[in-house]
Amino acid sequence: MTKKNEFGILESLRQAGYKLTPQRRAIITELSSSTATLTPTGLHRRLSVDRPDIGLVTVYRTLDILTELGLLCRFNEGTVPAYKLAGTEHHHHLVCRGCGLVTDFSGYCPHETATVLEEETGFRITEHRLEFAGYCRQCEAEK
Amino acid sequence: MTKKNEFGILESLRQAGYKLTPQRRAIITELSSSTATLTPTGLHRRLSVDRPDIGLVTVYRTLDILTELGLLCRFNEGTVPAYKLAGTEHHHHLVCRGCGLVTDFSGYCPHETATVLEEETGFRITEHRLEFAGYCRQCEAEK
DNA sequence: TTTTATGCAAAAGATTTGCATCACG
DNA sequence: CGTGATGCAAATCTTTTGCATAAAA
Repeated sequence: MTKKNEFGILESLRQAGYKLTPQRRAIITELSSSTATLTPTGLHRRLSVDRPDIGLVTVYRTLDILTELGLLCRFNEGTVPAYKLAGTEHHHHLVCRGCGLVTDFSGYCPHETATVLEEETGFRITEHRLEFAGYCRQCEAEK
Repeated sequence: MTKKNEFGILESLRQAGYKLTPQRRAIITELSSSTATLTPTGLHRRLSVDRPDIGLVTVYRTLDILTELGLLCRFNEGTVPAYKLAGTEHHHHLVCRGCGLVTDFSGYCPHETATVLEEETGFRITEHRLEFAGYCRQCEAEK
């Protein structure tokens, strides 16, 4: 579960030619401080506590940039997108239906299954997603 | 790849106490005639060709009911939901990034992985999703 | 100084809700 | 007939866009 930290993200942004504005720094800091996924609106709400000057539009734009650069991983929370910092290695997710906590794990890749399916279906498979969901220890205890 | 047909769906609806209105019949027929997923708006657009009298609201409400009854499988198409008739057995999906075709497949369930993860993480795992995506034979040829 | 980023306001979509009317069973 | 279903219009939300201003580098 290797993960680029806050500074790595800022560095990547800068290297890609984007300016390091205070807004972007704040957004990245907020993303870094959360293990769960954040929706654009939710992230903006959090930021607004300390930085009521940051516009929702800027949040959207920054999330787009970070995703485009592969620094964020995008999930779906119902009909709304939710993001978290992307790990640097290929991995899958274990999501808690209670608190939204997302735990990464590596290995257990269904490569063989992909190969079999390619033969059976004629598809060329370019991506896979293996996701588990349930309740984390804490949420399970609180039920 | 067992799938409830149009009549099975109507029967389930009726048994659940819902009325079989012409609108609902039309919506179900349309869903039955598509192998790819359909968004609410897209489905409504299609219906409108022959049945311009069916309101978008009714489409939304019917999709909600069918999903609630487990008769539809809901996917995300970007930020918008997309539906297709649900098969009756547990299965996974192979999605074409070109045309949206969704092919079901059974087997290859990652049960062992789930068990291992439960031990490693303390989660109680209640769901899993294994999804492959790529390009179907036809889309691959057309590129 | 130059170019990019920001915030606001407005636009564009998608989805939901209130309500009067309609029609399945 | 009576209750649930429909369609319309309006309300909500989320996301995008145009544009004048601000501020990184």
